[in-house]
Amino acid sequence: MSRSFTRAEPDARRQSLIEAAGRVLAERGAAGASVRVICAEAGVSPGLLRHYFDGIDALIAETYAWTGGQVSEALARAAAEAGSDPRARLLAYVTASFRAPIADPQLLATWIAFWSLVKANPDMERLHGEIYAGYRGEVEALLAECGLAAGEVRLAAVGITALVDGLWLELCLAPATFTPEEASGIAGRWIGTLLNPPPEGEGDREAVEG
Amino acid sequence: MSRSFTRAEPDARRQSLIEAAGRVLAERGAAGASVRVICAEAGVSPGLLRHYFDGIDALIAETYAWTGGQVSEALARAAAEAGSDPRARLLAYVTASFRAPIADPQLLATWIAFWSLVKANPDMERLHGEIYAGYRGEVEALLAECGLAAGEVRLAAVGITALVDGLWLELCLAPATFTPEEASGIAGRWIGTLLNPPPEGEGDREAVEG
DNA sequence: CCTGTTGTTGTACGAATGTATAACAGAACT
DNA sequence: AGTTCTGTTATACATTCGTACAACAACAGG
Repeated sequence: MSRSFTRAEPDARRQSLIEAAGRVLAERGAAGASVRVICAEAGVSPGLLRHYFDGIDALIAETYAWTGGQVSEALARAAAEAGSDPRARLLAYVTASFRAPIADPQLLATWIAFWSLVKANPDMERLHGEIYAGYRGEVEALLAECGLAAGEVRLAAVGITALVDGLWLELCLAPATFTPEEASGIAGRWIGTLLNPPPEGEGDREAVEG
Repeated sequence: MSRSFTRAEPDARRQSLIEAAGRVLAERGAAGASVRVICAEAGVSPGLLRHYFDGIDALIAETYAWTGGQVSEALARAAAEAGSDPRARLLAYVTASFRAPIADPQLLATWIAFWSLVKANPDMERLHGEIYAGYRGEVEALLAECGLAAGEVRLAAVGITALVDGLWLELCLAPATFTPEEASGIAGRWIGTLLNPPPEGEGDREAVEG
């Protein structure tokens, strides 16, 4: 039993544990993310987890925050690379969800693991609210750049994030159902609809209220 | 320790275990759905589970099938009650997801628990594919009734199910974000868009292909 | 009433879980 | 070189997990 080891910079060790937790969640889901497995993935003894975190729940929560930040950065980067045209920026931001690294069955597995803990852990619930509010707020800002009337921005952002979430979900769960290009086309059409004035007093108005 | 008990009809006992599993999944999530908890919920000894099922995984899978059937029936009922107008039937089918008993945080919790097992269990993966294909097939049939061109039915159904899924997800996770009526309005507008001929060669065409 | 079948129970077992803790080893400082 | 601090390891503990199994009790048929 060799008890040799190398000491690491505290922040680096913390981060390596977070990223190890992310890999384990992606590959084995929430059920397989135990203290021992995560620490083995990080190449570290099980006891060390409690030295850096209050417990495994706290580590999972920090992993959620970190993963959410990674996703947020990737989307923001896509919008930034799209140039200055507001509509192109919005479309780039949205369709980035249908390409790597966002459209990834392992990322969905990780996300599902987070969702499954939201109800059980108040910290996770608060975190989830923050992450999602940030995501929707970004879409609202892009919609405002496109010149959408202020009164319509909120609901339009709700509609866009919902459609993108649904497409992303299906794209990860059953990739054979449709292609990322088809998803982008659908999202583009939806955005085009929302940026035009909504129909008023038309024949299908009553259906909307049913 | 009274060892008295009452013997039940085999099918009824099976069903009571399935429904107990459903309640436990809804209230405690996947992590809390253990053999002992489920059997206690069913008012039965832990050993009985293996008498009716190959193991807890098999019970969870059957619970998935049963819950999926319940949802499917509720949606079909909503469409049937909407009368004979094709568009009204489609809207009723879709907006039923935003009202009880579909829009229910506990149902989402159950569904998340199923999702979290899809990757781990091949039976669950197959089951999930079947359930979801049935759901989308229903939307395709309703779209065809509305007179949508056959070549556009598939993608339109993808878009509708994705938007509904996303709205349903947010409605369950964070009910304060928007109301069921707003969700119905968004879905109605999206359906109105999809039932009209798609834009061709417009200014925003290039964005769809980005 | 008695007897066979089997649905049902209670308990036991090995494995895995999260956490606690004493002993050890690496690094920095003198 | 010696000393101190603490990051790190290895192990132990109580609990919970899914499952296995022998004993029991309810019901049916004689």
